[in-house]
This record gives sequence, structure tokens and C-alpha cells, in this order.
Amino acid sequence: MEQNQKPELQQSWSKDSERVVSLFKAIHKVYRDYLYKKSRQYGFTGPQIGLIMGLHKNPFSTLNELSECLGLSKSTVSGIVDRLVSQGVVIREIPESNRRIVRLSLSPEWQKNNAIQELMNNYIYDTLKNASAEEMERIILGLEILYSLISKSES
Amino acid sequence: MEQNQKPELQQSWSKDSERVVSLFKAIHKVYRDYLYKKSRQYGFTGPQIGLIMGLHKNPFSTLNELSECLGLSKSTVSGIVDRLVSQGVVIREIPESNRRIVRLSLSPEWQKNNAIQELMNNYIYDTLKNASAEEMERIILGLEILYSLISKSES
DNA sequence: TTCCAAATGTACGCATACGAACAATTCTTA
DNA sequence: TAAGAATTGTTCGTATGCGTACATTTGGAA
Repeated sequence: MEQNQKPELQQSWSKDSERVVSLFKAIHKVYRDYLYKKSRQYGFTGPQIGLIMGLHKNPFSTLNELSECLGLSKSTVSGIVDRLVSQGVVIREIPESNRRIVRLSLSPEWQKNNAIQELMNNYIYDTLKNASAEEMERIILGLEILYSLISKSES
Repeated sequence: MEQNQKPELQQSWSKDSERVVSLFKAIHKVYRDYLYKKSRQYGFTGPQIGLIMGLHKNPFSTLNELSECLGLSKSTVSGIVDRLVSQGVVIREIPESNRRIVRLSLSPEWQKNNAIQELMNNYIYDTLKNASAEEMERIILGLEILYSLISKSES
């Protein structure tokens, strides 16, 4: 790839880069605020809801698995689990077969709680329910391109 | 908008939604890690670099202005400023004309520090320098559609 | 002019979020 | 089998990040 482009091109390309970053940040902020507001209705924070959903989808995960699934560090997940355990939502269990790992699960009351179902149905979809198929396609295409570009740059 | 769609459509639409969220999270993580690594080379964190860049672009901003410019709450920015002041990078000043506001600036050494220039040139652009014009266009289009959708949903 | 509202920034408590260091356990290998 | 390496979680320190409450100052209205 050529580093030194013509000034005009460099200029417009810089502006495009800035626009990408600025748009991305704006979307992230709106999404984050939205999740927090929704989660508060159930008495949780956004990350807590994410963890509950992760456990609902993959019951009896280990902390390590959950950490990778959520894209968060182990120490972060450990802290979130701490607070959910103290609230009686999540159960920590050390299996006899392997006393090194921790098996996590939702407590019985929360496994069959309808609020969780409702919440999972609304969690992601509300935001994008107004999108047409074509819009959705373009959104995904753009994100895929961006992801492939950003993943490759190892500088 | 129709809430109850045909099951098959609902299914694929749900999957698309999940894909959008999952892609977005993945990009955010890569970008965040990248920024932290880059910033560490200069002895700062990501948000600190962001604030320094903001101050470089709009010198002598107030905390309120900076807060809006960065999309962060005032209390958050106040904390970041605290740490940069104690490092001697940022200067807090209460003008006589209006003793309610705080005028922020980069300390002289940092205003003319070439590292800042270099950093600003590399900050955003490294990530996207491999993108073609067409790819860039598609990325921006996708983000714009997503942003307009997500901004409108006021539920 | 005096009182009240608005604006501005800080202090505080809580919940992420990370890496590094650590402890406990299990696996490997010599 | 016994020493060391690898895996798994927790703990700790630091830095965000937010909302609420607060103090200070400024502006406006009666």
C-alpha cells in the first residue's frame, strides 16, 4: 500500500477516516445508553444483562468460556459474576471432576423467569426492527469490510 | 412496523441483528485494544490521548465544551483532566472574567511536542490506510444507515 | 436590589475494564 | 514418579464512565 498519496486524496481520505471513527463512536454511545436504560428496567446493568444472556444461551459455561464469548477479560467477568452471585442470580460451582474450573449457571428462579425471555427478545431487536432487508444488508457489508480491515492491521 | 412477522423471516432478521451487534462489538474491541497499545507507546491511555487531541484541535476549551466534543460526561472528563494535570500535561485555569468556568490548555512543552503531531497523524489513519475508496464508501454508508436507524428508536 | 433559577465544575459511590501477580489445580515430561 | 509447565480463577491497582448530589458563580425576575 502506498503511504504517500496526493495531497488532495490524502485530505479526503483523512476526512473519511475521521467520519468513520466519529460515526462509530456516535453509534456506540447511543447503543450503550439504550442498553443501560433497557437493563435498568430489570434492575441490571448492560454488562450484567449480557452475561445473563450468555449464560442463558450456553448454560453451565466456565468463566473462561464466558469470558471469550463476551469478549471481556477474565478479571472483568469474575467481577460481574461476583455481583450477580451476591444478588442470587448466578450460581458458582466447582465440579469434583475438575476442581480448577468454575461452572456457572443461572439460579432456578431466573432460569424460568419470563422477564429474561422477554428481555432477550427485546434486547437486540428493538433497535433494528425498523431496518429493511436492503438496509440490513448494507449495514452488515460495511461492518464486515471494516472488521476485515481493522483486524488485519497488526502495526 | 409489524411486530409479528412470519417465523422464517423473524428468524433470519434476528440472525442479522445478532450479526450486526456481534460485528460491532468485535470491531470496537479491536479498535479499543489498538488505541490502548498505541497510546501506551506515549505513556498515555486511550481516553487521555483523545482528550489531548481534542485540546490540540480546540485549544482553551472549557470542560463543558470538551465534554460535549468527546461525547463523555463532565464527571468523566473532570477525572481524566485531573490525572493529566498531575502529570503536567494539561493546565487548569479559572479566568477572572467568569470564575465559574475552567479553561483548559496543553502545557507549553506539550503544545510543541512533535510526538503529539506524530501521534495525531497515526492515531486514526493507520487503521484504515489499507482501505480502497470503494470500501471506504461502503463502510461509511453502512454506518450512516445504522446510525440513522439507531438514533430514531426512542423506545 | 434581592431572591431564585440556570450554568459550570467537582466529589462521591458504584460498576465496568484491563493487565499483572498470585494461588490452586492439572497436565507433561524427563 | 517427581519436577516443571500449562490452565483456570481470583485479587489487586489503576483508569475509565456514569448519575447524583453538591458548591460556586452568574444571570434574571420580581
